[in-house]
Amino acid sequence: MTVTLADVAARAQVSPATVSRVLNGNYPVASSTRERVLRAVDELDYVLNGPASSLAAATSDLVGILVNDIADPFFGIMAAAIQSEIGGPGGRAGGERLGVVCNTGGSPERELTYLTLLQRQRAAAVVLTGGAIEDTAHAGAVAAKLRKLHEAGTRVVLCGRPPAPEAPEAIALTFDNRGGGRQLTEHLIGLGHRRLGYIAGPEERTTTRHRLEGHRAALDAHGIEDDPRRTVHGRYDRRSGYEATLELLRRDPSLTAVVAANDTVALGACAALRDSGLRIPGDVSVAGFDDLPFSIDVVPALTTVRLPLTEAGARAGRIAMGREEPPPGGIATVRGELMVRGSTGVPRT
Amino acid sequence: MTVTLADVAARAQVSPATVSRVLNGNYPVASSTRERVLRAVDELDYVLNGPASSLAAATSDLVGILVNDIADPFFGIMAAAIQSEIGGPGGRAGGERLGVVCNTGGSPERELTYLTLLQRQRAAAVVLTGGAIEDTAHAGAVAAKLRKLHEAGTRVVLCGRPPAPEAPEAIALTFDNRGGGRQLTEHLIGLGHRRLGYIAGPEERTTTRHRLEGHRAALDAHGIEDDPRRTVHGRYDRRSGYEATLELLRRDPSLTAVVAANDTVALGACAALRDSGLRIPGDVSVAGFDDLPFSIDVVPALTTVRLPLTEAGARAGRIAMGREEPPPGGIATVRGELMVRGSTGVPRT
DNA sequence: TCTTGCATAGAAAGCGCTTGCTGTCACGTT
DNA sequence: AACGTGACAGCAAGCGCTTTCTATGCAAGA
Repeated sequence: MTVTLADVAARAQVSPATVSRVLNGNYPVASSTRERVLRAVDELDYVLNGPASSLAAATSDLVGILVNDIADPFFGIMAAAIQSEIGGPGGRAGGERLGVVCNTGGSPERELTYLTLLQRQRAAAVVLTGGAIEDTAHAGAVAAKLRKLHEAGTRVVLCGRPPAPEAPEAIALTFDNRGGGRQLTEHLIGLGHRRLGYIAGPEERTTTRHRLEGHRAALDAHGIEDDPRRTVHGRYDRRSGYEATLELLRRDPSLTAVVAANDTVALGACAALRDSGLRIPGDVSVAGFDDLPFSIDVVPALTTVRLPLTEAGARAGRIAMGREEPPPGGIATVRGELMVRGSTGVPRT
Repeated sequence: MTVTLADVAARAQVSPATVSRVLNGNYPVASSTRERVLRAVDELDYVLNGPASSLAAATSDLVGILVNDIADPFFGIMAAAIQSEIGGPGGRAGGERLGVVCNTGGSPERELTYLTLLQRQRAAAVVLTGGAIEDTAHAGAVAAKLRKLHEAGTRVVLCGRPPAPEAPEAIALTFDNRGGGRQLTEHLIGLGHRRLGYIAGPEERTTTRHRLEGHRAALDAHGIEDDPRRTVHGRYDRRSGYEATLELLRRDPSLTAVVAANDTVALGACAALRDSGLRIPGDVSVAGFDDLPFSIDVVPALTTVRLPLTEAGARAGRIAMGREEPPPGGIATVRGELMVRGSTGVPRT
């Protein structure tokens, strides 16, 4: 059988209550007693029963981190930052929480199921990362869940995700995707580009929509007509960028620039351009978004919008742990920074 | 207050026992009763109390996935694959498990603490990914924990990690890092290279050691002296690859090839070479390891050893869930495949 | 008609911990 | 000398579920 609190108590010649208090350190215990208890814990190699503890205390040390795609560094980096602040092992004393990363794969159902699972576990906090899905029914369902979680005492934080009007309790750290998208396109327009292709992410995603809106706002501000044929939607992966670029090129071979939904997509775009015999940026400029670590290393280095993923994640983690004040109004906008590098240049003449 | 089983029972006019049985579906319940119960569950918006359930049933639906660095796609890809098989939401019926990814950051203490945390939660299974740390004391401590976990009924699987002799219960899916490393270096030797630099990962890591051993075996097999000055150790990141390459170049400017510990490091190596005015592969060939998604997109595309991360992860996940037979002897070796691409060529004359 | 047996439902005993409340003892106060 | 007053420690009542064991009802077999 496994060792229980009672066993430790017996060995240390104290009551179970005292052992519990030593372990939780939330009640005065004479140091001699404490020592005796700790020795017994050690000798018996006792490990607290988490479920029992959670049940009795009506709290748990689980913190859920929902990501759309754990294999994507965009989420990996944020998750790492969040987890580092969750404390978990190595964190500051006491708050030993288990930061658990849940991979929704971008599926609404999985997102909901994970939320239920976390609710079931009475999670201490939940952090949702990345763009939300723009489906009224689903958004409503998620908002309802978030509200329930909040009511049950779970702290809810959105990181890199727009605020949910129906769940105002959720603290939101939102990326300024619109502003970033606009900056990027204005940079290209400033270089002289007039025929820009845009590879958008999956439809029905807030991130996709906002970045695209920024792009269009820039075009509009400069009196450039937004030909819908110059926009293609796809997934947030390299393959999709490759195919979308070929498609854009087919539709309009005179393009001088391609703006991608993110860096990974931009990578695919670069590959497609090269395979089509076009030089970057000599023939076509390429821009990405996010500034993932590899973006500076590709050749030519990618012009992109740097999002402070680590900083935002860390902040979200701290807020989730109640170690930092939420922003006023529960909403903060995190801006990106335009990184001009080698993949963009003046258009060919 | 939150809704409890008893509330549902009252509403459905049955006993709590019956509700529990309906929910778990492990006992015959008349279909009319079942329906009544399910309706009540729905109407009350009841969510099972996980801790209570785990306590009573002495089992939990948590599955731990330990990774060294969640921000590194190497681990992200494996974690995604494992989680997809854990079932979690979207998985096959019934087994709704919570696959939790724990980021150790490569720290031995955190690894141990996470294992304790998972033990505390009475995890259903634990999957450890990536290379182990070669410290006798730590390895022993981990092995002891794994044995304890196993005794407590937790399934233990190692994925991309060498078997632990002290914890033979743990199923191991090991990458053939040695063989891959050897293949890679033999490829370069075959091209005519004789002065190869090697950027190894952190010391005291099995992955590092095995890849390096493969490299040396290849050198040895071809009668090439292994000058220790041609090997530099560093972290598994781009920066480290950049610096190590400059160091290698300083030590021996006549190098014609650089073999990196992994693709990310290789990326940094490429950058350093370019910044030093050297062409790839014209002046210096570069090879990586892992074949991460971006490796085919960098210019020139990286010669590397492809590791079937997704397949291995999926298999580990299935084994952890008891849905696939463990390999005979509890150990399986997963081979890599040499991918020859543009970053390697004949040495300059 | 009286068992037997099966299918189903309920009663109740925990699972291992936390915590409010109740002592107990040793001091410092009046 | 009687009496607060802290500082500790223990009792015992749950926390919300699972599961064993025990009814109960009813159809079928003897």
